[in-house]
Amino acid sequence: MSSQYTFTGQFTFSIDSKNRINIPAPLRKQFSAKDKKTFVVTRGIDQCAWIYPISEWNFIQNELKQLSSLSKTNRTFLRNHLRHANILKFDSQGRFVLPQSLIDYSSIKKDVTIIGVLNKIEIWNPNLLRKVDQSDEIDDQSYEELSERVNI
Amino acid sequence: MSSQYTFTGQFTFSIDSKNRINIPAPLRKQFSAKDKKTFVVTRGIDQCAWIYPISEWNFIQNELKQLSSLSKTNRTFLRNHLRHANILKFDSQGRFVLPQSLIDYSSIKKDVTIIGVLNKIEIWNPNLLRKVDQSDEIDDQSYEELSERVNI
DNA sequence: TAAGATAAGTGGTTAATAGTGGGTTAATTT
DNA sequence: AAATTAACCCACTATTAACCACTTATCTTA
Repeated sequence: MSSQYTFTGQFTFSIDSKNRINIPAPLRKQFSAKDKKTFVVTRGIDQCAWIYPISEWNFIQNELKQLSSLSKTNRTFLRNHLRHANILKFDSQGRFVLPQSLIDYSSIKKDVTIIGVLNKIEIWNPNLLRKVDQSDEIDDQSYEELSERVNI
Repeated sequence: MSSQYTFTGQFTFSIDSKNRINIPAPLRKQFSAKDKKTFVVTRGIDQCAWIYPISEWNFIQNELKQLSSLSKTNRTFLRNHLRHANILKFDSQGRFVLPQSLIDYSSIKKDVTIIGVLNKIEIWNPNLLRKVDQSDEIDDQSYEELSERVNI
């Protein structure tokens, strides 16, 4: 089963004095009725925050439920992936408060760059994103490998 | 059948002079009516305390019943997991008293970090959690193995 | 193309709730 | 019977979430 969400685009907004961030309208409008403005913010694998609509997150959770806590690797993995996940809603203005721990993790100051990446939304410090953008260039070899799996 | 509970998030609270700990509201609110504020606290496999809503615990007990006591490993495992289990309720403020034996086991002093891990809640000494966090990094090999079982 | 209307982004205030502390009474234990 | 523990109740404070308001941008229509 593949996701119903196809977030795309890039937006530069600001975080206010109460740590609120606005979800850009084009992204917000995609939220389905059943997800009721509910989503999960968590740590990205890179130094940013990830937002999943709740139905997307539920899919991920079901996968995680397969893992037994008797295995040490599983315990560590589950703990570290779940404890940074916050279930939130955006308010009537379309904003949400980004938890302090995630502000710290992604080094967010005043401006934030919000980008749509298919089934998730990423929140970045603009400077960091620029830096990663330059250092993480994809080499030709990797493009070759990708080409065998994705046809675009 | 998989669990109805999907605890997530991390909270730092304190234990008071009467050894009471508050269950964070976002987690507490998930407790279903039929579980009536009842849960089991027991030893975690790591150096922390685990909390299961009572219905969840009942499910685990059924799993444990599958294990034959003819095996020495099983006997030891069962003994150590069952004898430290306390059935408790939280009070009208949403708190419960953590048994002294578990306070000792998890080296809890004043502050506690409470984290949601799907079907259970973990209570940690913040310093210990930080230490475990650093030492229990998951190596690439383990990630590879996980990737074959979980698709996220 | 100009003007009005609608939506989007931002800021602040108020009211509700969550976390914490402590005291009183009931129950249990020794 | 005394002492310890557990259940229950009340209260204070700080944080959070709901609400209201304003400005800027975008879209629509004359």
